[in-house]
Amino acid sequence: MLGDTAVCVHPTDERYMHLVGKSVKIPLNDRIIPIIADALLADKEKGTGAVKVTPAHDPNDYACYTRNPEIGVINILNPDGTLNEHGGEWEGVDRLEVRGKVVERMNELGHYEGVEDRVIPLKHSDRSKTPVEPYLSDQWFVRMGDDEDGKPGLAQKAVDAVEDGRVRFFPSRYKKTYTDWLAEKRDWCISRQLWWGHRIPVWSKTFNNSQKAEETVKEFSSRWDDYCWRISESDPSTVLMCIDHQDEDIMEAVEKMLKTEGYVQDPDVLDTWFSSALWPHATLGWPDLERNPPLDEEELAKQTQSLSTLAPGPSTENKVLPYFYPGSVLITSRDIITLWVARMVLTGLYNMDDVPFQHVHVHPKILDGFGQTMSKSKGNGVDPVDLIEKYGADAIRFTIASFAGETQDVRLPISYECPHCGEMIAPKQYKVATSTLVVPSTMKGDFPVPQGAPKPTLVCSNKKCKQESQFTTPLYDPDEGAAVAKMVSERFEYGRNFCNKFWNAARFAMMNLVESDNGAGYTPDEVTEDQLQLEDRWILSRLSTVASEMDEYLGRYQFDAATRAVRDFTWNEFCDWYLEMIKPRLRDAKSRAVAQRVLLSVLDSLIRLLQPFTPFICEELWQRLKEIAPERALPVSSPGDSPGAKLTTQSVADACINASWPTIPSSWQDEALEKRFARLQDTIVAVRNVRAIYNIPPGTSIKLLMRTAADVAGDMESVASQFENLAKAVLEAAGADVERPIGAASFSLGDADGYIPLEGLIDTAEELERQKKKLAEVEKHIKGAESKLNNEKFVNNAKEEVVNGVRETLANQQSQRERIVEIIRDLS
RNA sequence: GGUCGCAUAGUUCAGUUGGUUAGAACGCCUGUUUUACACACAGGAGGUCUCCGGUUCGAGUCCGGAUGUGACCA
Repeated sequence: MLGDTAVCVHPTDERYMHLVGKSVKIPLNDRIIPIIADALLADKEKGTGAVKVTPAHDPNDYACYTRNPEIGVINILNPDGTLNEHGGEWEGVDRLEVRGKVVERMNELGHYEGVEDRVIPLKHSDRSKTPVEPYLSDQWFVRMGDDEDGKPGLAQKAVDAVEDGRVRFFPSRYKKTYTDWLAEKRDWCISRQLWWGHRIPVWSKTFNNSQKAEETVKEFSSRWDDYCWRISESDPSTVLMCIDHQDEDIMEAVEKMLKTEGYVQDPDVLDTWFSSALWPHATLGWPDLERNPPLDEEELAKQTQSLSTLAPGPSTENKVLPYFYPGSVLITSRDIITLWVARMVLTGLYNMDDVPFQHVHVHPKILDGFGQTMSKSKGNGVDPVDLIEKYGADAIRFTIASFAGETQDVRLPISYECPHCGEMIAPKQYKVATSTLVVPSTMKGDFPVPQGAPKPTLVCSNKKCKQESQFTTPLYDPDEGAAVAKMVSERFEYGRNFCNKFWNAARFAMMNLVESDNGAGYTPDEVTEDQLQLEDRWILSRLSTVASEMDEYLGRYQFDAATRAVRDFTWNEFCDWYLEMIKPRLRDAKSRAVAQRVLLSVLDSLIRLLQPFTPFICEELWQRLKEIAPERALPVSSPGDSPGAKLTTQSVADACINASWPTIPSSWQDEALEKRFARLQDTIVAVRNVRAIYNIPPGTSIKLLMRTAADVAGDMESVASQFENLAKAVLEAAGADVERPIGAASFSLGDADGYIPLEGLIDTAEELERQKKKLAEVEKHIKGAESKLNNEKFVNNAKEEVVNGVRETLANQQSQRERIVEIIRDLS
């Protein structure tokens, strides 16, 4: 009320329209203020419909003042929250106290009608939790708008850099966040009233009159023409001076001079984002363009190797800056696209006349299991060090990379780990006062903890344990020496299991690369096409496909897809099929050498592909393999060098981290071969399925007959040993005229039928049931395909290849149906 | 209030320009100490893709709306 400068009503409010233009008196200090009409501020429905206007201490009222500048502004607060001279008798008293006093005084004066409770949005300081008092103050701004002559200003230039593709966002939708915000071109307030930060390099002195100030500017501008001297816009008798010099001695001398002349440095520091915006070039020595950035001796020695092209040692030119600026990619979180990314671009354009980076990759944010941002104050975060101890650094990195897709956020449900038995205890949300915390679901005790009372504990839910422990929470520090339940997330088992799998696969490979009872150690030699077995050609085809997929995904920053591709290949193809299939060859002296060479070649590529995600394991394996095979058969880097050879002998880098990224020839990809291989896999799975259904012990060998066309039969026969190896089934016969034996289990694939004689073991009723189920499935699909093909519109409108695809499927399904029907007839 | 997301199996997530039977991991069920790996292997169950409407021969996918949920900005 003490700072009010008007009373505002709605311009269409009939109750008050006649009062607009008149004045009222503030009873507290007898100040006269006008009654004004403002449609944006006043709301006829709320309260009396008339609202007091306090421009200095309310953003909405300030906006009203800018529309009605004649009402003026009165700032009634001191920086410490007490009232200033406009507070009258309450000058120097804290605002909180004055609020009560004002009500009392109004009552005394007979103007008190009552107090009404009302919920209002009130911002609080994040640090002190005190309500924020809006307050008018002088601040430093950087102008974002265009120049007066219409040339693009800082904001527009930064928008242009993204619009014309000099800077690209991944995922691209974040471009909008950036350009929308910059397009507002709001001036950037860069001053902060804090202790920590770059101090604003502006000095000032207030003279007795403006003439003296002007003379000073003239005189000093010619004497110190490196620096910027100005008359303050808000006070014509104040001189401002901006100091900046990269030479510390000169800086010191200038500061000394300023102090003797009576100049004072601005007490504010720069906005943290202003300082951060300098990062891409300031870290590379800017603004010193004469010398490379300072490095300590040891560091310099290391750097000179990789930076040898940059003329190490003393130089008269900063060569590091042009070498590293602009950078290639900035990886960041979406909540600082405006604060940091935009500021880096516009600052880089201003200082360096170039963008700071070409790509901006915005990664998802990790939320807890309840969908909340992880934060210390909620107590729902995980400590990476705890995770690394529990799961391993590579496992964490691999798992995190597998989260990093194009979505906005990912959930990471956390649990508490009982320090006594390792049991995982689920969390729950828990309300304390106004905040929601995360605590163990089995928490014993309550918050807040009364003085001297025991701290709440986690009670282990494992019936064999039931012990109590303290837990990580923002509400108390654990007692010294107390058992503390760590917060972990079982989702990291994904990465841990994979790392373990990969490690064991490599271990298996190494066991078979050295001399052992199984045969000789690794010998490097080239591998030619005709030495390759079906499984070799298959794994090399798959490797080539996966490597090219990885290139594509990494180029788009789709780390989740990249980890999935390499994991699936490693686990489901390399381990589950390839390693199993070559085991017999590794035991056979005649075929061992070639199998070793192909195996190591694939493993070598795999280690390189996995290096970005599991660097520690990869380096360890690399070093061990280098002992076994410093030279090895690897994909021919430039075809034509060694015609006929698929793999040639090459030496490898000292360390995995220095090894080149694998380039697998795309000509290795063989779709037809992969299809043939898939049929073999399907057959083996079908045989295993029969074994599982009839509970045939793993040691028992079974017979297999395949009825199929001659070419497929030939394929089957050529890999007959693998049926034995992978399904313990002996291929008795394969061909078009194979008959289904009596008392056999059957399975039907797209273009082949399999029969497994199980005399005595077979349960006819159960087998019939199984076949009928399968028939129903096939018929469902046939029906679907038929209804499509009977639909004229589909046949006429759909792409030809789609229609043909459906026809092909239908034909396959129909022939499969026939065969199942046959089997059912035999069984019945 | 404005803008940008998300909603698919019990859970956490894939699903590229609309087009064969919607996939994975974990969990669950059955079996296996098979000499790399039980943090494993083999097999299996589990989804009317949040709801309503539209476009289309055809929608998890495109459009509109609703509901829930998240972020940024005001």
